[in-house]
Amino acid sequence: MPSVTLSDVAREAGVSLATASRAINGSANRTVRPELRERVLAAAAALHYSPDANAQAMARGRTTTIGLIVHDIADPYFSSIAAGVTAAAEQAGLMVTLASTGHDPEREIAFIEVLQSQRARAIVMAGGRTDDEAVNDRLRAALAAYRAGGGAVAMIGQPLFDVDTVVIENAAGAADLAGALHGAGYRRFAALAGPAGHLTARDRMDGFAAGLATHDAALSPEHIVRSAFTRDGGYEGMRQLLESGAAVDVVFAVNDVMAVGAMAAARDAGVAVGTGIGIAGFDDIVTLRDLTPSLTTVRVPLLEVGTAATELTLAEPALEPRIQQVASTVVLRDSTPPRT
Amino acid sequence: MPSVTLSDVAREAGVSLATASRAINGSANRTVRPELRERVLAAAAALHYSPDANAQAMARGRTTTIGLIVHDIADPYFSSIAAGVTAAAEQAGLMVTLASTGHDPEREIAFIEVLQSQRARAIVMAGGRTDDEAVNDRLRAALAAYRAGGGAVAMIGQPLFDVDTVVIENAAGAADLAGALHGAGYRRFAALAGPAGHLTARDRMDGFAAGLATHDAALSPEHIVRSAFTRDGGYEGMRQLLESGAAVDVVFAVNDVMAVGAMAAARDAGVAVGTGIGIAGFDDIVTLRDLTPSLTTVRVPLLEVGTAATELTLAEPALEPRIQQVASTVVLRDSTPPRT
DNA sequence: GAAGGCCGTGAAAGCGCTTACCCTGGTGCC
DNA sequence: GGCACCAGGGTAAGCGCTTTCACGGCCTTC
Repeated sequence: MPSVTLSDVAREAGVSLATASRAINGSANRTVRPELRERVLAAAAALHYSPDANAQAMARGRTTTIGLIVHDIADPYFSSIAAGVTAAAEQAGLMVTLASTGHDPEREIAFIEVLQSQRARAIVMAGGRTDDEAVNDRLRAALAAYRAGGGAVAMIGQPLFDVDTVVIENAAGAADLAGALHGAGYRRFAALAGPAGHLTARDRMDGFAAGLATHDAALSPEHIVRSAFTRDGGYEGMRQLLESGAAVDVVFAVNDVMAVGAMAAARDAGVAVGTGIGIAGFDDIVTLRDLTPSLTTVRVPLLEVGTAATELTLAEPALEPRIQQVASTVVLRDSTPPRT
Repeated sequence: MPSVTLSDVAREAGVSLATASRAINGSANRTVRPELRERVLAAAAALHYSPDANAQAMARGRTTTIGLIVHDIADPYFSSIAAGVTAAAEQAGLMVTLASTGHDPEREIAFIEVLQSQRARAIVMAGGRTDDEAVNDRLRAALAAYRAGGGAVAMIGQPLFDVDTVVIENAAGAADLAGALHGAGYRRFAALAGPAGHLTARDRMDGFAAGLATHDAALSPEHIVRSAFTRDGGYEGMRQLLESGAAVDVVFAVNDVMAVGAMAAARDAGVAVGTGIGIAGFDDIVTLRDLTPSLTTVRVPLLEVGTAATELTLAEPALEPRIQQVASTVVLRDSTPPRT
């Protein structure tokens, strides 16, 4: 790997190292005579010079990297956010380093430390937090250490830590959904609430219940079933619900993939989705828009969430942590037809 | 950002820089007395020392980064591959730098150059190539330059360049699918063939046609419609096909998302998918497994594809480019019920 | 016509590490 | 008891850049 260095270029062009550097990168308060610059650029091209980003980072004292930490990059929720982040990063001339933690908080912390070593300019963290205060504290500490080193952080989800956060309006969206379903004539509600400690799931549940309350409707506790935040969790939860024989018009699943599982469970149980029982989700995952019946859900503009978070980290640091709300909108579709 | 450096740690521990380094990273042929090592580690912990990865990269002459270039990270095809790559990378103690090019070859090339600057250990490139030899040449040149600098490259898709490649058995899988459909009683075939220059689409089409040929069936040219490699492309192609009034039993879409669009178009035209017309896709995208009717497709183990590609780049470099086949398997589902 | 600026260039000092290379004191062996 | 050896520690030379600083020429400016 006889990598060609800037000194090679300088020698080739017959100038000093300093001049070569200035010619290639342009310098703040030093200019290079055009003729010389040409010579340097020609030499660089001739030698196929490729600047060493590590060396530059080291000399300049800052990198061009931002980190993105997600639970599972294969999950369409996170991959949409990732698309937003990569787009915004490219816009800003940065590279993004991706970490997929598989929902393991320990790995989240480990990745924060690696990104700190990398001296990444910023970290964007997506994915619901839990209410386990022990790990939250360690995460907080890791983030604090990172920020102490001059790094910016933006979270996506709940404003749980003292950092800039893009907040998805989980509660408001779920409340709107409850209202819309009530308006469509639904009266007997059930919910697939996701796992107990999951904050996003909790927010959506709380919002849904609150939305029902404003319409004098209610969600009785025996109609709330807890299961994993996944497709299979949705399937299992729905199975239990149907098995219990609960009298229910419509089921709210706290995310789309759970709703998909629920739809499958209903079908397997011989219950028609839509006409027989309504099902609604949350997120409006793009690849899921062609389900039959099409799924009522709450749209979250995930791409914009990703870009917004990235831009937050790149903005001037503020004294107070910034909270950026992202509105979610109800999308009524065939899985919850109007009920007469 | 008064970042604490190794010298700070050394001073704090009362040892030399070299010893501190050896204590923290362990050295090849030097051991540090346990007592001293403890002292260094304690000092490091006390000062919240975080090694500078850039400096390490520079001193060691190699980084711990691998690059991943995909067309669109929000596409489930690529995000599944990305999941495989991140998993394999973490296994190997590497970080992955993600680039999403939006199908733009120019940006692919630009990203290769950036990754070369970063001195990334390896690059994994996923996504169908085109047959535009002008850009292919430039891409080849960029890759050659990168490899000349000691970088490893693995491609996912067609063995188009002289690099290690994980080849997805597009043709064989499509041929198997054709056979399976024929076996299920289908006789009149049509295909949504994707765009003209798209190699993956072409391979799948060729395989499908070849598979049909072995069964003395054929795909007449007027039953081949070309449209974008996307959901909307599938919709549009199917619309055209139905509008043409072609007498067809089953439609093969060259990927799952096109098949989804085709299903939607059929529904919108009042044609029942499955009983009325069969539809089959390719890829077996996970989030699409709960469509109704469930989609017949060819499963590609995308996660393994990602890990395999990563491992190829990390293996000892070979003289000859390695080709690793990944088998695809037909999955018959309800969208193509047996035809009597 | 001399003093002061300014501009373009080069020499050299780092940036934070790793790793030859060198040195010292202790051990084992004849 | 002397020698070779070795383990463990320190010194210092880079890695490939950026940037400060010093320097010389040339243009202004009284």
